[in-house]
Amino acid sequence: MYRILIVEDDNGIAEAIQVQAEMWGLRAQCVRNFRNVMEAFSTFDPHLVLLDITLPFFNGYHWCNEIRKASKVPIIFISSASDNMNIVMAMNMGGDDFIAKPFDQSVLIAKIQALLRRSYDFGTAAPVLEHRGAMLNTGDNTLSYDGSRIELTKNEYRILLALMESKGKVVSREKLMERLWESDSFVDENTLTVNVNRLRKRLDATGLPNFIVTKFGVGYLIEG
Amino acid sequence: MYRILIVEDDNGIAEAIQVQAEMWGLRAQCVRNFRNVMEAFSTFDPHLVLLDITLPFFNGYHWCNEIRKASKVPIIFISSASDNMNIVMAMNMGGDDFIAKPFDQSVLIAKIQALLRRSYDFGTAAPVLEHRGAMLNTGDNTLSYDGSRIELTKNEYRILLALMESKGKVVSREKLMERLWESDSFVDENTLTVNVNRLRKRLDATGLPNFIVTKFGVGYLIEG
DNA sequence: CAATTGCTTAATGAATTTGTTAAGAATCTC
DNA sequence: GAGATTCTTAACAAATTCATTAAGCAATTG
Repeated sequence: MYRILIVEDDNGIAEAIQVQAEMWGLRAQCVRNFRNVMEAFSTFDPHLVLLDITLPFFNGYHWCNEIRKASKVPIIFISSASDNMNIVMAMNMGGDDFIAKPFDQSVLIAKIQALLRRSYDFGTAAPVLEHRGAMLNTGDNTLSYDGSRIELTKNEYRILLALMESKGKVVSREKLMERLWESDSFVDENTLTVNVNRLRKRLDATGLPNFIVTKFGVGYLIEG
Repeated sequence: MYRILIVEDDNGIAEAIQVQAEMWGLRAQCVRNFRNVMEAFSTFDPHLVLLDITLPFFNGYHWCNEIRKASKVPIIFISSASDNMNIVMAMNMGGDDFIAKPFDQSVLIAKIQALLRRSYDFGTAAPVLEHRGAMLNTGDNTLSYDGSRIELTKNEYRILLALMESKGKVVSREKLMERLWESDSFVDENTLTVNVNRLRKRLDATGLPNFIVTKFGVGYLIEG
């Protein structure tokens, strides 16, 4: 279930958005402490941020900057300061979209859905996912290496895809679980381990030993 | 160089966009044959499509559908039919954004750039913190120094990260404790000391003696 | 419906990391 | 400089985390 962080000081608007978002199956949380938005960001770890520009203490641009230092999470600006200059600025600072106030709820939801789809369903369209000469074919769930084609099962593929998309970065087991299984179905922690194990065996057999590195207590990693 | 396909029957607008896009280093092509947009799509193979809604023969929604059968390419609708219903429909059909006509060129470019960034600009390298030639890689929890890579355990990494984030400032033991352990679990004061000690040993072995300075009665510090 | 394939679970065991303890330095205070 | 406080170090014990294996379940296919 996607988590949306709402950074909006007008309580009425914020809560209206929250209610609407939850009706569409999204989890939404409103920021209360506008001195420290990053704290809420870190603990809630949202998939998308709705960001007002005019806020107490610091404006939305400031928080956009702060967020972008740590994350490339999708950001939609929501503001009544919707002249062209503000829109351009918002985009250039790393924002993904800009919705002018007042706005229609259904438009907001549609834009949220579109951006979530683009960011998570489609993923980022990597030209090729390659590592150590092995190419992951996103079309047919196969891995090409040394002239041969290795068939991957669905889970194997998804694990490998997740790791290769974040090459050089540790992916926590938690994140992998989230990505492989819908959060409503409770699958054993160990299931992931076994699946990783199977994938590793296949990689070993292919001539790619130690392709996936374990970071004890942190997650898995394909070294960049 | 990114390729932009412009599907817009008003020649004036289409060419204005084309000129502007090319000024920003994008390759742009305008569709001429509105009976068969998919042909232009296939041959040009764009990274992004600008799509008007009111077109001769078939409308933009139709072409959006056709494109989505084959591709996840980013699509921005551009239309004067910009009531809420049209926007919502455009998003729900797989569009990524909607720009109302008439629009400002700079806004259009900014939105194109934002969407291209979101769609293709991945692999933003994890931040690296540096001190004395030692690089702390936040992607994989390692420390690079003098050509070698040093593996850090979770706690070692977290302590070092906390100190390097506040380089030049003393970090109290209290703050470190807060950061390393959830406040509900009561761990001995000394546990932190031991962990710092372990980290120090690793730094010493790496050729980085006295990397972490003790401020007696205050905390620890990496000298700025 | 039998056979195959892939997925999940459970159980065991190994590896690694972490916390604890306790004795000894270093530093500060009076 | 004596005593109290704070930190360091080393060895040990415990807990966590992951790997491996085997067995049962579910879905698919011929």
